[in-house]
Parts: sequence; structure tokens; C-alpha cells
Amino acid sequence: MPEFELSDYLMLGDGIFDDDTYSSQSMASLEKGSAAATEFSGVGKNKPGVGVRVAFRMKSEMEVIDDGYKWRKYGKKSIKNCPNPRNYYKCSSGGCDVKKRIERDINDESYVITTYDGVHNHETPSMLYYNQMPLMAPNAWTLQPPSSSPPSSSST
DNA sequence: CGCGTTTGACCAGCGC
DNA sequence: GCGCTGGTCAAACGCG
Repeated sequence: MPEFELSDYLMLGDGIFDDDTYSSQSMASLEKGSAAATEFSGVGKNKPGVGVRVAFRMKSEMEVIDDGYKWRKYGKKSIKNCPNPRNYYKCSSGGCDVKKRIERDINDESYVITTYDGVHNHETPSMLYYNQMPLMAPNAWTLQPPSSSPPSSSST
């Protein structure tokens, strides 16, 4: 298992993590060496139609973090703001439409920024991974905002 | 044979 | 109105 440490945990959905805001907070946290960008206040009032957005910055050699879900890469894009290409993954599990964006930190190529867009409407296909991933935040996957609830209530 | 991965092209949104 | 950037989808290829 590769080594990776959770350096920052960004809870998005309230307007933070914008281009400038993100850069400022990212650099700020890097300069101070502490995770100061943690915001949970936006979890319960995320904008309608946006769902929940979570960004993790972790130190890892590999850019893809296997969190137990099955991710299918569906695109790659090189953005001028980042010297490294950005990777787009989508949850290949049935009935799940969660997207994951992965890019290397612009200030530290040793760090990887994983941005989750959406919430899994199903349990981890490999839940036993949780037992091996004490570093992750399972609560982040468990919380499901009412605006992101899947319309699967007609299958009764 | 099936699934996943990779690259390119196309489309949409925003800024100038 | 045009140009640019970001994002997504599709087709083909390789590997399991």
C-alpha cells in the first residue's frame, strides 16, 4: 500500500474553493503548515442542484486514491493554471453518478488534490476497505444532503 | 468477451 | 461576436 497522508480536508458547497479563494487558502495552509481550510458550515445549506463537493489534499505518490469505490476514468485535461494534467473519474457503480476530479497540487507535486463532486447513493462496494482506511473520513461519504437524494423512491 | 483506459473532438459558458 | 478554458462523450486498443 502506498503512503498517503491527509493534509487538508475541504468541504465545499458554500462558495469556497473558488479560483482565487482556493489558491489563497491552499497557499495559506501550506505556508502555515496546518489545515485551516476545513469548513463544515456549508454541508447543510449547499446550493440546490449543486450537491456536495469535497476536496481532499493528501500527500501521495500516486494521483489516484482508491477509496473503495470503483472509478472509471473518462477524461483528462491539461489546464494552464496547473503544470500537470487533471484527471476525471466517474463512479462506475450502478445507480451512482458521483464524479471525482484529481489533480496534483500546483505548489507541491508531492500532494494530490482529490475533489469529489456528488455523494454516493450506495454503500462502498468494498466496504472492508474502510477497516484499512482509518485516515479517510467515512462520515463525508455517509452524509447525504436532501438536495442530492436520488429519486429512487418510485421502486416500491 | 468485457471492462477499463487513453486521446481527440465537440460543446457550453464566460470574459474581453 | 470571437476566443479560450473547462468538461464530457465517443471510438479504438489493450489487458484480464
